[in-house]
Amino acid sequence: MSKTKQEVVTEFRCTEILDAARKVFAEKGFSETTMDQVAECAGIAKGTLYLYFRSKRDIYMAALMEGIRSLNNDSRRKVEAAAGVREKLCAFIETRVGYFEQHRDFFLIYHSEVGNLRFPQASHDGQLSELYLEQAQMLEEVLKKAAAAGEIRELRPDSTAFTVCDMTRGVIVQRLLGWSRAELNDDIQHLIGLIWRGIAA
Amino acid sequence: MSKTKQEVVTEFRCTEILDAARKVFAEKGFSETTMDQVAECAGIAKGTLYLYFRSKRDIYMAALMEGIRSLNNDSRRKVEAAAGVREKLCAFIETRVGYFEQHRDFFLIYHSEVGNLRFPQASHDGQLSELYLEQAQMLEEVLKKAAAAGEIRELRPDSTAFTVCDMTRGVIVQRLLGWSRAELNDDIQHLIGLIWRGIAA
DNA sequence: CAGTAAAATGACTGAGTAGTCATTCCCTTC
DNA sequence: GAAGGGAATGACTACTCAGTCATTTTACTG
Repeated sequence: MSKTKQEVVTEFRCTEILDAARKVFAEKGFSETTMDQVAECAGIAKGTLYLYFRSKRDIYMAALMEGIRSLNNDSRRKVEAAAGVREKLCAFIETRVGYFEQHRDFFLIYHSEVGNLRFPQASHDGQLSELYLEQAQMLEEVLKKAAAAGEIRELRPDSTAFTVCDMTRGVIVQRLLGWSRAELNDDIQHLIGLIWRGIAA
Repeated sequence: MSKTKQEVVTEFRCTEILDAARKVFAEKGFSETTMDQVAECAGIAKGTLYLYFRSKRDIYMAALMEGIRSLNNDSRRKVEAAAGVREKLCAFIETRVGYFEQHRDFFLIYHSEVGNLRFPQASHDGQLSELYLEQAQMLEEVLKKAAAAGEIRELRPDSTAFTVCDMTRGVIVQRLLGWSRAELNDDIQHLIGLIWRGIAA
């Protein structure tokens, strides 16, 4: 059963809108962005936005969550494919840093929203926290097993997992703000070195 | 030359306003907060706000920057007072985590603004980045000297300093969002353990 | 206890914008 | 190529809210 023309067009428009949304929201932030700007960037009229999305916040959240899901999927796949703990940790960090670098617009929205996790403004809010937790829990599992197997030392896997996520995000911020002039790979290796010594047995 | 009554009253009003501002901005975020709410929370009329501050953003930035300055001063004092590298690192982390815990309203504003460092909306903007960098640079100096003295291993002190700041912030976020049920001190010690092994010689 | 000046007030204004909907456009089908 | 229907449009509406300022209140002084 292939897609109807309807569905194809709808999907195309949605993608178009979300891409435009990420671009303008990344530039100005949620409240400083107007729907007219989103529409203009997407090359359609404002009214059309409301044929595909309920509200401004709806678009914003959709752009954000789609990105996170895609990121989490990438991470999970790469982590599962890697062999040992250290390799899994590397895969996790490399995938995420890489993804953020490739999708800077998405990263800016993501990062700004992490700063606002305490201001739940939409019904989507639960889902957002959930997605945010999902990433950390994946890593937490890895750490738990590795600790049980004596491959790393015993520490609180939940807290450690969050910390790794924070550090990863921090690296991108340093790069985006021009605070790091190093090669991407150097930044990644530096970070991994730091973490690995921190958790190694 | 003691202060005139004028100055005392002005200072009192400003403090009152900034305290109220931190409370409401922390709750709702910058754009969802109205000047009427700030005024009500401060127990004064909206017009009065404009006798002491130029604009909404002005109040927000003042509340934020005053907090950061105070935090940076505390940190610097404690770090200078500590003896060895490890002690200085502990002092840095403990002071900051403690300060954030004591001033949650401030922390929420601070944290949300770190997420928006890329959306410069006010003329204050340069000053904000500067204050943000100041904290990291203080730690960077400590790390540089320690590395030169062979007390810790050689690594990029700038990047490491930022990372430590990120991790510290992350601990508070975990606590505020209810993702950590541990005692404050346990969280701090866990973090220090992680970092110290990461950087120790 | 007037008289005056400074401080505080809150009703008002003007700008900006999320979301609507009557109209137009375009594509399909017969 | 006419008719019908769904998609797109953008002028318009209804509302919010930062910032102002004429008026009132308070504090001080002689």
